[in-house]
Amino acid sequence: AAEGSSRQALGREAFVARTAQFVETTGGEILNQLKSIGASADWTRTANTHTEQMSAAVTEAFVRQFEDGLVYRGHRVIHWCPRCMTSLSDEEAEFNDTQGALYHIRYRLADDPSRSITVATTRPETLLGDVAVAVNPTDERYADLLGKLLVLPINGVRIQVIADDYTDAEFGTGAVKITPAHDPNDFEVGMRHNLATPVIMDAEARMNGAGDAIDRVPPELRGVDRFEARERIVNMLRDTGALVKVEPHAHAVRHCYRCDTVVEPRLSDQWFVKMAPLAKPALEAVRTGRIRIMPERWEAVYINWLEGIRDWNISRQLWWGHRVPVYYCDACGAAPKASRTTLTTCDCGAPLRQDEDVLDTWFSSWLWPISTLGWPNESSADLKAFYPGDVLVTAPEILFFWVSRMIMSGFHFMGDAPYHTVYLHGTVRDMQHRKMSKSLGNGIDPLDVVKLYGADSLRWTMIAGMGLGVDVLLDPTDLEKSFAPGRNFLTKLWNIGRFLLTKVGSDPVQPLSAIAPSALTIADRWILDRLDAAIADANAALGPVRPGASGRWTDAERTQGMRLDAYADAGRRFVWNELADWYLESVKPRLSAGGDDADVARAVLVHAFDNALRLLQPVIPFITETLWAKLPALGDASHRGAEFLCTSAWPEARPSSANGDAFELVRNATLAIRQVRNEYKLKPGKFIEVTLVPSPADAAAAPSLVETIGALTRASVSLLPAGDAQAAHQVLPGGSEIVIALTQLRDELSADDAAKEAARLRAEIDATQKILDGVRAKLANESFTSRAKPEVVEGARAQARDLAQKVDALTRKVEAL
RNA sequence: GGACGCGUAGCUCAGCUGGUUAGAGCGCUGCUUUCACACAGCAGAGGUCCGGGGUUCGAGUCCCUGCGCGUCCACCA
Repeated sequence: AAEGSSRQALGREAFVARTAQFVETTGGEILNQLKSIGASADWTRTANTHTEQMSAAVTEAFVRQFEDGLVYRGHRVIHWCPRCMTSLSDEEAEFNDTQGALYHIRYRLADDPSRSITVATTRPETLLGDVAVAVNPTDERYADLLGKLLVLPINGVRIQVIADDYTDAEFGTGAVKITPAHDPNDFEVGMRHNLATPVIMDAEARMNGAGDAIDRVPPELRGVDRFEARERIVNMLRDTGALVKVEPHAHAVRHCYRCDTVVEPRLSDQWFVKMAPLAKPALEAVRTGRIRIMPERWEAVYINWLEGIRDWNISRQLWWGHRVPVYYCDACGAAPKASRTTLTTCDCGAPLRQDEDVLDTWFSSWLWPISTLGWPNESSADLKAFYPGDVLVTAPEILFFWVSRMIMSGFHFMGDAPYHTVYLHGTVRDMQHRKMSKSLGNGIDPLDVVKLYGADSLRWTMIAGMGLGVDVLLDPTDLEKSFAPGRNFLTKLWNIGRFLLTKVGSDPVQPLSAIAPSALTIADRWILDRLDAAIADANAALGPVRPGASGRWTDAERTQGMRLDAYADAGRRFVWNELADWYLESVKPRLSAGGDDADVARAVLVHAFDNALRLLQPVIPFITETLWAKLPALGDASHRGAEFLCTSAWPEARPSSANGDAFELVRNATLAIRQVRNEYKLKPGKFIEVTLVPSPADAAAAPSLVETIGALTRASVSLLPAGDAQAAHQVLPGGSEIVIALTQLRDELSADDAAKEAARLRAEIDATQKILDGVRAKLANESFTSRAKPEVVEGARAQARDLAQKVDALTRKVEAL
């Protein structure tokens, strides 16, 4: 249309050629986008449904089902788009809630104009095609009118009053006008009562009778568009007094999913697929766990749809698509023939004519999992190797169009499901939760994002923000807001890499396995523990990848995993909050000191970073691969085990984890000292003396940790067995205490500040005491101590101890002030 | 009309089978350009977990109900 042309102007052949050209160009763009964002596929195996091989598969499927009686020709009322000039399947005709009107129209009796029946309709223009008025058989109001003739207003056609269960006595007037050619339900009623099917609209939905029915359309209305006709007919009814009333009426109206035109029900001949036999195994597959759909709630939607499934209209009055492989002989009237090869001549010698229609695009798509692997050639090596596949990742809106039909075709043609998991992801929307679209101008071109923030930032933002079945909200007017956090994380990762490069360089580093466990410090053991935890968290988030040996998901398994957000978060937490914030900072003095311990630290550092890169590679393949390549010191060749990070092994937790819990003392002490420094507004450069009073539990580890604590806090940390009343006092979660002589802090404080500080501390004591009272009350409750899990009770006890110590310490501190 | 989902910090969201003082990112406040990183670091502020009932020793988490959003399905003309 943009080129000032149309398919009719081009003609069938030229139109198909022009469309093929468009597909080629657009398809290439999509492939480029996918490659730009790092989609990792075998690009030598791209496929499209219009290649010869794929087309042969489509024809084969059609012919086979035609021969089995699953594909049949049906004469009925289908959804018709008057703009696209084609029929639509049920799924392609989408409901939109529309504010319309219910028109009450009086039809008078032919033999007694004083009597009448009033019908209610939302589409008064169709009355020209009415053949009956139906009432409910039990409706006594109309009992004496059954069989009588009514006169249609406007065209004066005589129609009968019939009884049919379809009519609901409660709705409207209890009398329904029956227009078999223009309403699917009326068509059913018409069939039951053997009624005529006059067609009063043409393919473009203009008032026009087909054949004899032309007489039903008054000359002044012929060729008038349906909506214009509605208005004019309503006026005519009003003028003649036939219009009883008009009331507002909200109802759902079907619209064409391509162009949003109001769908016109149309009587025509179409090809259908009988769905009930196909639906059966597809239903069983989900019910028995052969296939799981995630999020789980979509399983109910899927089952509901399949249980009520209706036959699939697969013919389209379009040109672009696979042509229906059916041939007709106009001469001898032989039955239509479906054929795998092009037929030209009938047995009777006359030329054969191929069906003009093409197949629904989904009729080729539903074969995708098998046709791309060589079906119908069942000895195809690809089919044997790759069918069935594992996971289908797609959007929920094509669950019916595509997903369920692929499952049906998989069972029908291959005897098995095409995949064991259907993952339905969220949709990218703008901040007003609107879908991104060209017409709204609220879209984001992924290539723009790649240019500004990098492909990994885009991937990170999508994956880390992708809760199971949750939409991702992005702001098209503020890319920074959406993509900076991802970009910042990547920068962080990059800078860790730079740090390693300066501290490790290209020197060979021993693999962790070569380090004696006894040489590992508490910090080393801690970060290795955290790494194990991150790997475990990531594995748990991703969940079981395949069903167990039975090939079916258990009820427990089918809801587990596929939490990409939790997986990404596990990686981010480890890299940023554990590796960078704590381990890396604590290890700096050791690296500068050199010697054997520096080698140990390097080995641990390299091991942790290497595993972090492996863990995150699927999310951010570009930066992780680059860092891996730049850091040859990430273990020796045998340690790496692969040429590329993307082909290296998924990280595994170490068989025996050493306990690094003691490192918590470093973290807690550091946090406490920093808090004091901030509280007393010490200059960052100011060096202070700190005393650590370790609890019995921390006593053993404390001597080896004071140096690290000092380095992290610009303090000289010494150990003391007892507290000092004249000090800023902090109680750590493990029971150890931090003491800092007030003489170091006082000169920064005015008397006024001290008073304020004391008041603040009193408030903190009160708050802490309140919590403590609550915990104590809980512990005093026998129902709690006897019924709650032991670890919960133990946790509460520990909490009470910590809180009590904290209150004590705070009290001493405030007294000192 | 039927079914389902959501409503947690200013914003976007995590919170598994009910159990420590409810978390993250962004934003906000204060301090800091310390030799990986200011796309950063450190310390903070900020929440009646939509309202109302109920179950329980204990509820953001379970049940009922109201309100507000959203999705899917549907032949009431």
